[in-house]
Amino acid sequence: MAKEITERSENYSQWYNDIVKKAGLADNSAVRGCMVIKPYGFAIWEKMRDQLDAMFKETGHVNAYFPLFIPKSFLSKEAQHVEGFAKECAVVTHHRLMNDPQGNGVVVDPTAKLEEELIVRPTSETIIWHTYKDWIQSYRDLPLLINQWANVVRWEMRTRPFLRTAEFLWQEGHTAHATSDEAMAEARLMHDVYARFAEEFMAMPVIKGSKSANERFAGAMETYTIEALMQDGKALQAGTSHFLGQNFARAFEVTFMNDKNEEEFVWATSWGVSTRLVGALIMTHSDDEGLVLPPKLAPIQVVIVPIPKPEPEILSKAKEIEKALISRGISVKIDMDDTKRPGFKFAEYEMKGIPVRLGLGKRDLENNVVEVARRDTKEKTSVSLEGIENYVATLLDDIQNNLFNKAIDFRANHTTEVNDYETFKKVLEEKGGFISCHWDGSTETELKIKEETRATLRCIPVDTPEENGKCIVTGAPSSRRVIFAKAY
RNA sequence: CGGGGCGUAGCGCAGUCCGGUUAGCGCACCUGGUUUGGGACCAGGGGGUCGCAGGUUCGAAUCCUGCCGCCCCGACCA
Repeated sequence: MAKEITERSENYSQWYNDIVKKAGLADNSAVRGCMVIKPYGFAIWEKMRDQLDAMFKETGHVNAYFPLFIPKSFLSKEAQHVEGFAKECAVVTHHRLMNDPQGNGVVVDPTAKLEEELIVRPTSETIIWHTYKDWIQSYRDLPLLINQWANVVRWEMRTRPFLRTAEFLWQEGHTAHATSDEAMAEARLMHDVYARFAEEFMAMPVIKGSKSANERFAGAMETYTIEALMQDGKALQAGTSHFLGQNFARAFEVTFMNDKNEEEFVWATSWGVSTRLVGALIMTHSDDEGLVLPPKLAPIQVVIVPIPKPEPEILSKAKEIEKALISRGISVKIDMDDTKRPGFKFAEYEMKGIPVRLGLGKRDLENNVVEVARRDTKEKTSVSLEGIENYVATLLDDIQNNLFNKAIDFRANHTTEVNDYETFKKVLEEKGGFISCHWDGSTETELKIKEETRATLRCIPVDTPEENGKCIVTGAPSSRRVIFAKAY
């Protein structure tokens, strides 16, 4: 599968857009760059959201909600933040409409101009730190571990469904700590949470690493990232966790009294993942037949298709099976539609990526079996109805593991160690994927590579062993390999 | 903002070069019948400001001018 997609990577966008559309995940909207997330696409996001939310709570976080609008002046307070951000933003300038005196519908009421413009949040650090100032006085108020689920707007020039949209849904955690060490530990903890979520639930292997100074979040001292590899050989940044040092605390004057009665600035982190993960999920597992969903995130894990139609006898058996599956915590849909033929339904559920399909007809009833079809391998087997719930439960686990292993293999086959710049360029052009190489640590070299090859420094992996080598460009000494790739 | 492509029924498209019946095809939709274990078939039917505006012409989906919108590749991007 992966091979075929790589071979026609020029049409990769087409393939991706088709799946988004045909699986019923999202539509373009009337507003350029914004998408309508359809019920099925949103159901996948909800599964992700619920799981992540549970993981955040397990690690001691609580949810809150902060305003959509940010006074423009807030964005001027943190110099680096302003430098790296604040450009592609939607700005609210007026607060009232009026009937057009010329009779052309409604127009902006010029008398309703805001004294200070409001920015539709591209991220919420500033308004949250403005609020935290009032919430934090003592070390006893710390740590403050808050997350919010929200929408943000970034006026991107070029958009793609889920991967980059002008408005997107995400969560952003913003925490405050008494010490640098504690904040750093928090940033690393959430980095781990994201990596665990990606691998265990999305079945998507990720490289955990830190960003170079150049790629770091504006205002952060350290940015941790999880980088995934898509089937067309391009990298996707799937989540980030930032150690913000005391930058935002200084900008918003957030201080606390420590246990020695000394005033200090608090230490901060922020971390987020977005609906981009839905795009990552699509691009990691899908094939020519459509979407492939890992069972742990599939809104419907098993669909029962009565063959040829939902007749009473078949239906009552289907309901028995449904009950047995539900008892094992498996989500099931019985297809009650009697206007479509089985073949049509098979194709449709494959397009939608439903992990397991049970085909149930008279022939099966006579033999007390059911036809089990798995989406990942397209294999079909006739299975006894005796203990079917256990069979399916095991199968769902198998599928989850198989998808992860396939993705691991793909990544292994598309990760190349190179030791000179010529090979680097050649591999990038002919094969794509992750390129592991030595780099001298300078922004200058990083930018040179980006300019000449369009590959970016994805991350400096945290788990790789030290290894002495020479920078592929300058020949300067390097103590560990880093990951370059073309990226989304 | 550059480079390329496209705009014709709900969706996907042909027709445009070379102007000429009543603008066509597939899917979907409606009616009837036969079907039903991998996207059914037959018959009948409904649905169109040919992106918008202007021009040329006896006559424009087709030629000319201007505008608008969408898609892809870049620039941009946590």
